[in-house]
Amino acid sequence: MSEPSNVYALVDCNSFYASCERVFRPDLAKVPIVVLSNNDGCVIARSSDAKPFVKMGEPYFQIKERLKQHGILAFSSNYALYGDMSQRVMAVIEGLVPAVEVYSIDEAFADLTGMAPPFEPLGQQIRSRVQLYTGLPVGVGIAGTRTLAKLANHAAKRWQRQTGGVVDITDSVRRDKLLKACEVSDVWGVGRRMTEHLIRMGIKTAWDLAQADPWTLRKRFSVVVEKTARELRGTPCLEFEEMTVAKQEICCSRMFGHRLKNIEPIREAVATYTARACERLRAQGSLCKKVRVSIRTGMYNSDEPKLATSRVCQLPYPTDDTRLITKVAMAGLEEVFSPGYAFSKAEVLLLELCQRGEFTDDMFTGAQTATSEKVMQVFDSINAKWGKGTVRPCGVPVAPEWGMRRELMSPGYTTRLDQLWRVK
DNA sequence: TCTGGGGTCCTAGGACCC
DNA sequence: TCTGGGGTCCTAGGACCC
Repeated sequence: MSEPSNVYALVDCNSFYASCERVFRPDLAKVPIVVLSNNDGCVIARSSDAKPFVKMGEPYFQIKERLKQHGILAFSSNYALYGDMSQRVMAVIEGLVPAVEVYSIDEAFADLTGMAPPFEPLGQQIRSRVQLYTGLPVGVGIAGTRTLAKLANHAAKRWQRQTGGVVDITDSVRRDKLLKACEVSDVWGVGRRMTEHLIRMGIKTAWDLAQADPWTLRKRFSVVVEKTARELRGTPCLEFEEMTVAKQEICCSRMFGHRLKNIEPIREAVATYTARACERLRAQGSLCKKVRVSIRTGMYNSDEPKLATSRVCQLPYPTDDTRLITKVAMAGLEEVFSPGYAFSKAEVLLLELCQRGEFTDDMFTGAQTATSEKVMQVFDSINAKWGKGTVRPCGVPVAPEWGMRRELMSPGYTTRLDQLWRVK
């Protein structure tokens, strides 16, 4: 132990989407709420007082009655609001610790290596400052590896009252106590399938997994499980990534508001999703070499014919030009579409992304022109200044007839001037 | 009528090369 | 009697995460 030991904190917002809705509706502090997926499909977030009555992922149309019975309020998801609140939370955390890795919309790892213990007061400070500045409750888990910090965070949420929302297991006695108290399925990286396998091997608790032989786990399953076990023993195996790394693929897919049988509206949808994906491609400064177009019918309705097809299309050269990628995607759609089906969803996936200068120009097929780059820059800067969709390809409708249902949407409290709070 | 969206990493197996 | 072996690259599919 001559090396300075690592210390990580995981900060995680409690019931993030539901909490965001509550921040701007203090009248709902005591009202249980759920947030629905796009298209008002199923439940993706629940306030703690709604959890006993609603499962994660339950279809909204099946539970409407139950919600009413228990006085639970439903919201459509308002990603503009959640994204904005997320940035505020991250900014607060960044102001209190040396380095932050934003892990998801509602979670961040902080690297506390080199800071002096005790860490619990820092955890409490993060908690109270996020609460004060954003109105959102968070939990903090602190430990020597990221997997252990996740588990500590899990404990902070589960025993919120006893722990005050902060759990520090940098001490090995406390760490082992927690490992013994947690089931193996509570461990980050152990999903449903792996839980089944492990239980069959007699590995039931997080402690059992920490004690298992890493080499056996590697041979039997994979290096992923091996790393998880080593992390539980306190050996860091996962890298901390403070920098946001460029995505290797970019996907835009949505269910339609209702089933589509003709190709015309599906063309609009594919054009819309392609444009969105290309914006994200340019935002990270990449080019793409292939685009995949997929369409599918509903999966659950037993009496209608099912179909899910996709086509990977090669682009003539690496590009980020919405016009070219759309053209190729449209040709792909013509190939995968067939009449006689009721399609419910389309997806556009940009593949084989590369950074500029990372590929060799082909003498015969050429490369993206400077004009093309300039056009896209102007395109993006106009939309940045005047709002999304100010300039768009002509195949992209403003208010599509096939757009998603969002009947229970809250206002854009922090992102729309016309929807700000009015204080009387 | 109505069941999300966006990713990552790993492995196995085939093709191909020397 | 005898039927190599090692390496790389690619793709599809599984598992997991939030």
